[in-house]
Amino acid sequence: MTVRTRFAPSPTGFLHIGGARTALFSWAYAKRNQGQFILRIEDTDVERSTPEAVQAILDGMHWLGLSYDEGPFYQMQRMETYKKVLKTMLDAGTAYHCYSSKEELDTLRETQMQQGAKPRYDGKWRPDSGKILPEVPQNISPVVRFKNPQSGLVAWDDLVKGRIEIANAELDDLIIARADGTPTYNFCVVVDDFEMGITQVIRGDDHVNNTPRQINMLVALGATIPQYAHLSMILGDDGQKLSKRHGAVSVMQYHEDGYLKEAVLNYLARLGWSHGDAEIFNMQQFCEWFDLDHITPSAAQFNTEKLNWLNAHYIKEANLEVLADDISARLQSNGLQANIYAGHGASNLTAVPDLKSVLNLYRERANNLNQLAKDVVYFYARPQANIVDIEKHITPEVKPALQKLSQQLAVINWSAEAIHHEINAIVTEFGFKFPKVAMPLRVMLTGTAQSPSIDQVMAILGQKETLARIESFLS
RNA sequence: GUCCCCAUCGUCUAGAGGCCUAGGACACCUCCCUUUCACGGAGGCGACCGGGGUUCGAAUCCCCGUGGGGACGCCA
Repeated sequence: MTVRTRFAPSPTGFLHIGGARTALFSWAYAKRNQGQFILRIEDTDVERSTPEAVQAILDGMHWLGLSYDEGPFYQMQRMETYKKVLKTMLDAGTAYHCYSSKEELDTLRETQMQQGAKPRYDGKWRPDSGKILPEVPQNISPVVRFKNPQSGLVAWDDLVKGRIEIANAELDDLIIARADGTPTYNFCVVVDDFEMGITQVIRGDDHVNNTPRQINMLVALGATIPQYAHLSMILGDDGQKLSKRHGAVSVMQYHEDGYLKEAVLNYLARLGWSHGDAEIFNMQQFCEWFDLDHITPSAAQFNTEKLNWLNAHYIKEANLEVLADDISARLQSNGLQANIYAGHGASNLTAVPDLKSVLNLYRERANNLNQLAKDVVYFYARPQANIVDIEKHITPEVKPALQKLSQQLAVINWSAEAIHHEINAIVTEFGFKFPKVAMPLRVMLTGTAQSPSIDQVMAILGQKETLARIESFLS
């Protein structure tokens, strides 16, 4: 049987890190088994579902490259199907109408809670054989409830948590269609997973408690039961639960915050899953390795430091062309693009080194794309305002050496080696240590005291621009 | 409250009864490299929640505690 997995988010917000991992695992499992991955939007909660959220989810998946083979299917567009199944169940007696009002149910729940009991439906309208039902009230549209078995055990072998058993006595008759006729979550999931031929349901473990109900319904429909894999949750960096008001952010936020998707993907893959000692691997490798046997059943805490480490790795590995495009976009959206060309007064546009070679030099030290973009801006524009401790570096003592160096640099063949040689000559001549000359150069040329090797910086900056920048400080 | 789930370094994890003196990675510390900051390299610190069993032998299996989490909606 071909493997068919699905990701079924409800469009009530963006795609957060937990959802992204669930999607990633479902996707990888399908890929690993040459199966299909299906995207299904669970939008039956009309109140909270929004088209913006749908788009946000689609955007997130697109950024991460989690492509689906079928879908997106929208549950709101499948009403006819649900109604049909609903009618079948009503006719078969596996579902029934319930006229209890919300208020009635609320008080019932309250009383039960107070008595320390598990809140549950009391079965008032459940049509058991030999039971006389209350008279049907007028002007009340009923909800539909599933007639859950009252005895026995529901059990399944969870692919990550192992065998789970729950007594039917713990379950009550859940509402599968609202008073207005729209079906509810647990029912739609069952119908869809069945009709879409889902073979493995990979989802968050907040659904463990829904599983026995869903299995019962599947059984009532004569469906084959899929396998279930319940993933534990992802905790925030501080070990706290992620929620809207605490730490939960869109995966797209990681893009904005300067992370490469490769880093996010690799990080997420290792969060709750492992393959021996493997830490760094691409998605192709992941899809070959991925299995459900090596998923941790316990919750995992998000660790930004490790994400940063992976990000640094992938920035170094990135295709230069792609990296340059990304950085360009960041500069543009931050209004920094202009700075590159504004440059220093003496700059000449055609002499400006191309972004790729600058990035190639600077990316070695970066673990974040936004930071890298900033470094690049400094390199090109060298904003005077940001130069720190200028007097500390360009002391009266070194100034003559710098002047002499400037003259020498003007007449050499421009290369990192030649520049390095020239600096060494000056250093020796004046009896300085290398940093004594290198540091002021660094500050003059890049505006900061931290930069790649100064000779390499000069080499790509170009002779003309280098000399111009030095001159502007010495005159 | 009831039911369900979980428990190895600070964090992510390896671990399927002897391969464990518990391995790797991030972080941290030290040293090396060095032209600053990084990168890189070499070391170091650091964990089986507690108690009972089972067994010749338990991180691993069982039970009981403890701690954490989840679920109990006409939300998904």
